[in-house]
Amino acid sequence: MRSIGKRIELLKVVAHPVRIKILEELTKGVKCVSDFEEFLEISQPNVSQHLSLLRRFGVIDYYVDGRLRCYFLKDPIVPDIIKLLNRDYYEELPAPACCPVTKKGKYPGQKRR
Amino acid sequence: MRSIGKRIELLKVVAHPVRIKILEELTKGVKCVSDFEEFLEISQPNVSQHLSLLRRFGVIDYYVDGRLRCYFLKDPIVPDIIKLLNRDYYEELPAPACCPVTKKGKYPGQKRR
DNA sequence: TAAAAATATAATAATATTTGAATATATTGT
DNA sequence: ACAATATATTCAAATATTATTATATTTTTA
Repeated sequence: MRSIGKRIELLKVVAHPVRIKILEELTKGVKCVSDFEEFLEISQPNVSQHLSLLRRFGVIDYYVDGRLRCYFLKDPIVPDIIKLLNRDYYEELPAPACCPVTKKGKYPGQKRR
Repeated sequence: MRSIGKRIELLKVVAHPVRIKILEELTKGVKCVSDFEEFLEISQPNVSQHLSLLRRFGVIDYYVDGRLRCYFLKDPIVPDIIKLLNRDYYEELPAPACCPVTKKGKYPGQKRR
């Protein structure tokens, strides 16, 4: 069971536009590096770097097939993060329950200008 | 409705140990800056900096009570992110379904050494 | 066995994030 | 009006992240 610190690190590693695209693609199935090169519009070394970062954090793993590397998802939190990212939220959170809530002050005072 | 880019930015802003602590605290109720100072072990200006970053991204907001600022959660994705972070995962994802899945290669080959 | 293909690694440069220190602002109480 | 309190802002230094370029490694194929 991962520490809270590790979980936050993981979240940070995942929170990058290219890496999210990679992971979304991997939720659909196995992909090799050149598959990614096609639809991400970045250089091959950059793809490799993102993949290797994700691997270093245990997010993904791969099988070797000749000169190909077939990457796949490993960390079970990933599909949940992706679902969360695609969920739509229409309303702000409701204002907190009223009056002296903080230790020193009372809520609500004036709305910030 | 937020673009996917904005959602990822949001995730990145949230993925920081101090800011997660702030947000976890705010899920329990309204807090003012000096409340945070007590249990985060960082300087007052640094608390303010994190709060102001979170505010800039619309994650939190505040009411003014005299010289206090009573902060509260605003973005509805936050409680879901926190739940996700605290969820326990015991198993790795199952290996993907077998054989020719990538465009060019076959999966699985040899497991990486 | 040499060339080509697929991918990785290393070094660097550009940029962004984080913190700390000093200072500023606003509000209350005297 | 002045001092004290609560908080914010600004600037700079330290550090981390990202992308680019060049090069290396591994495997297959000719």
